[in-house]
Amino acid sequence: MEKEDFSSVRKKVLEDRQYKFWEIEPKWQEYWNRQGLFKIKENSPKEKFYCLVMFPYPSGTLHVGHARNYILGDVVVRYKLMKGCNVLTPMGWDAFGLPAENAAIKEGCHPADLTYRNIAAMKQQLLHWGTGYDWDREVTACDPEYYKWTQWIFLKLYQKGLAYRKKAAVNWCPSCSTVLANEQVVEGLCERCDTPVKQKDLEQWFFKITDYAQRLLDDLELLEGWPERVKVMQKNWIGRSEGTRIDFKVAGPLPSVGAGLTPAPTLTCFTTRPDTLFGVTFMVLAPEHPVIELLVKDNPRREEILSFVEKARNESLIQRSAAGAPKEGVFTGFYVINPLNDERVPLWIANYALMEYGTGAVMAVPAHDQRDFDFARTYKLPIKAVIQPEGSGLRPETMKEAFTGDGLMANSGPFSGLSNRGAIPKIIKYLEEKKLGASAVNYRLRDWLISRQRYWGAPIPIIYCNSCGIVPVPEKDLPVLLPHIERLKLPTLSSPGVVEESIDTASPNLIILKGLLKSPLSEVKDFFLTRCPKCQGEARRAVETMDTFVDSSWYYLRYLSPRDSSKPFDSELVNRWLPVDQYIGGVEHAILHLLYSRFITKVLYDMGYIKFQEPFKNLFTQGMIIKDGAKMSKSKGNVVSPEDIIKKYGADTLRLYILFIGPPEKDAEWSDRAIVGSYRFLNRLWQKVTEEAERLRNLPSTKIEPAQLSEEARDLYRASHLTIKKVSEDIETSWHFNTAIAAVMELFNKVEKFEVEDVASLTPSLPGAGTTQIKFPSPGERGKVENPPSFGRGEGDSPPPCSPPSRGKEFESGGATTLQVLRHSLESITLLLAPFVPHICEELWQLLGNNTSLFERPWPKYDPEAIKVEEMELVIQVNGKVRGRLIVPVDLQEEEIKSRALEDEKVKKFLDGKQVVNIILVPRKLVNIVVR
RNA sequence: GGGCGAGUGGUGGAAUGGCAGACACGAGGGACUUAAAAUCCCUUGGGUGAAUAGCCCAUGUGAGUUCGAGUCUCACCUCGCCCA
Repeated sequence: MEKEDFSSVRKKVLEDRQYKFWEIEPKWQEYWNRQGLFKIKENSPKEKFYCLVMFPYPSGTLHVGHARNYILGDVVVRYKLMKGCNVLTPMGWDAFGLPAENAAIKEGCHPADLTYRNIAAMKQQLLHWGTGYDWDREVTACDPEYYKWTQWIFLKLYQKGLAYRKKAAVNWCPSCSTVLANEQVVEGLCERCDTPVKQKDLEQWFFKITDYAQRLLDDLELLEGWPERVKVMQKNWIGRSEGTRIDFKVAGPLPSVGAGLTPAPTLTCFTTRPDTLFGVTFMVLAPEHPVIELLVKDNPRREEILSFVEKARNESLIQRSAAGAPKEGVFTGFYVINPLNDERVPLWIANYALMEYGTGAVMAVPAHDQRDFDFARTYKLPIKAVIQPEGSGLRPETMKEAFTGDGLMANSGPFSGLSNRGAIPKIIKYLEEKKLGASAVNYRLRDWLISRQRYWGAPIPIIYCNSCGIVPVPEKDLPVLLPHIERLKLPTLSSPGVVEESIDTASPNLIILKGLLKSPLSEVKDFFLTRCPKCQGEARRAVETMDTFVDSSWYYLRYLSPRDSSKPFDSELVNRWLPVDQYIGGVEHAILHLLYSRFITKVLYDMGYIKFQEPFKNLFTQGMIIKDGAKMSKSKGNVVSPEDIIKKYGADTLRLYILFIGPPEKDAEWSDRAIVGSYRFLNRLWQKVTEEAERLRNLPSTKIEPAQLSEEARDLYRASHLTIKKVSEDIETSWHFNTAIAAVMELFNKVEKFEVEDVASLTPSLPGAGTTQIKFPSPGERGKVENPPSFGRGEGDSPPPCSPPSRGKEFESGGATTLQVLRHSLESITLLLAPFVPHICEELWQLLGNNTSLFERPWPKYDPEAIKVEEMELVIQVNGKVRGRLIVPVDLQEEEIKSRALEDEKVKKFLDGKQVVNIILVPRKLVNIVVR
């Protein structure tokens, strides 16, 4: 043969063995789809498993950080399928929200266009990753068929008195030009855009989540399948503290506008330290406190007070509450009476008092509270020590900081001399008897502010009628549709504060956002002008939309009956399938989304719609993927696109690398370079299986007897079973897929070293072996193997019933047994990797002669017999340092092991001239000889 | 300031209180190639050795418990998150 001819034939053979992921992956994705692999089986006796990944916000494209979330979910889904579960795996879109609206304004298009475009693109991404969902159940939060029921939820809460409107000091983000829930303000900044949040008094809609504070706290105990830190975060957020409510009367009547006097108001404080009540030397009010309005009437200091209030309220909350921040305040000119000793103390307004916590009025005890102390020093207010630490006397004039520890009470009237802890119940009892206060529980949790002054959300289904007041939209009139508009536009930047013409008359569907306190919907007359459902009189609709967290607080219920136009969810189905068996998402939702969902679930439970009180039984929060030291984001420009990786290496490589990168609950640093390792591994596996497939496919399936195997074969067979054990345990107990994959790699490294060519020498006890040889198939034969397999609906049980023993006679020998071990290893590897890299595994599974989908196969079990060993290696230590090794039969007596250890040549020299004081034997591990 | 988590080779990371560094990336050397890529083989924590013989040192720092500590306890340092 000419040299040139040879190399071209060789090249062709190699080419045909190529790992063609670009052909394999779409083929299997289509196959799973056609087979309905990810559809639930109705009336199946199989155990149900609801696996839910947090539905994405359609921001445009998903990066590898998102991919981690969905791939983790997919691993669970596929593993559970192989474990024989009836798996529900839905997907949808958290499609309402500010970013889409802002992007639409920027691009001059409609948020819906943008959103649906993004959804289409992201859906393609998910399909390419091979992540399996039942797409028939897809829900989209901005679809009227969905938000109709979000509005229904609102109405139910309204019915129960859990949705209400009030005027309140609320968080206002000037950049997003909307109000924000407390949960969306992070360190005084808007969660979305990091703009400092300001306080505004506005009429807003709230959900009364505080009514559920105690239950949300108590039921955390039930959530055994949640990460501890998420529960701690929720606990902190709810922030229960036990203390005392104490009433302070403002001294003297207040001047009133016009004739007469207004009776002096009472100010209620909440404190966790009633034992310090005798140390109160002044009181401070939060700048937002409603009583201030009353106090400034006819007040000579009015100007000074109001300008301070204005200034303080424009400070960010983080600034105001930071421990070391400057404490500022203004005297109101009024005094309050300490109910315990009738002392008159001055009433101040201070920046560090927050309306957010307690009652917004703080009894200030500078001697025993650091912030009160700082304030007192700044304004030269008196300090009175009433708790004395053991052994030393506090003197206010020399104190450098507040004393917050325990001690004995002093200057405290009848309570002096008692321990402060012991005095607390006595003081509470005294206050209760005099009706001046009571023990009380305070929660940090505030009611959930749900109205948003933006367009792209579900309109609040409420009508304001001049004669009937607030009227809920009747259920039959749902959904309240968002009015159609062409596009949104911001006011020109040159005149940010100026209110523009409300409607561009030339184009009535163009909405101009004023950047002020009005919703875009207040510009659309067709929308808000309506009739009152009660009296048919003229009325106006609420022009706010709902926080998108309302949309996502119930979507897991909708997945069970996504197309049902008669009700939001099917109670019977929901009760059968929920709670969610496994919820997977980012830890950034530890508070917001998860708390709201728990709240809504409890409300629906109370109303009898569902029979479970917690929506998510098990929660897994995956770590972020970090690139260049930062979380991936468009703005940082460090986004890694999964598409680029798939183009180059395929989806299975992407999946394998993401799973291999580290334990999934921890953050992981992305490396563009390291990914080739995953690709190389899949390639090697592919090469090995295609190389061996021909002679493995038609092997008869007889049970492998470890005792009859050659040593090498037995080692490999044992390693396979140990790997099955290890991978199963890693998946079941810890989700440490990285170590599971490493274990499979180790096994495969062994398989590659395992030689079967010279069969006879491996199985000397069995004559007649040795006829097996590696046969390289011609390209033509190879083609047959790679043809798409026919997918018979076999029972999925081993062995494949229809494998014709065409060459069977040759294999009924020791060689065949050895080959069976090889096949067992390769099949095990294929099955164990299936949840991680499903496409290549399906293909390899077919190449190995199977004709049903892998996912109809049961997850492999290890054979305890196969992993048994006759000999083991023990480490010999002297004083804890490894000095030698010992190979002994597993059942060797303790005494014999010890004496053999002492006999060991290497060990002996460390015992020379020393006295053996103890020998510790750890079964199957080591012997430690302690010498002196 | 409080609570929780983390700190291990050049890198990502492994190690029910029992051989520290599995598995992988990178690097170095070699094979194949006209050459490169790809692939394959070998080496790879540091020190000292001719040595893949030994020995010594090494899991943020310092103590402690233990026959034995990356792992448990205490203190400290650094980073991350949550709450102030």
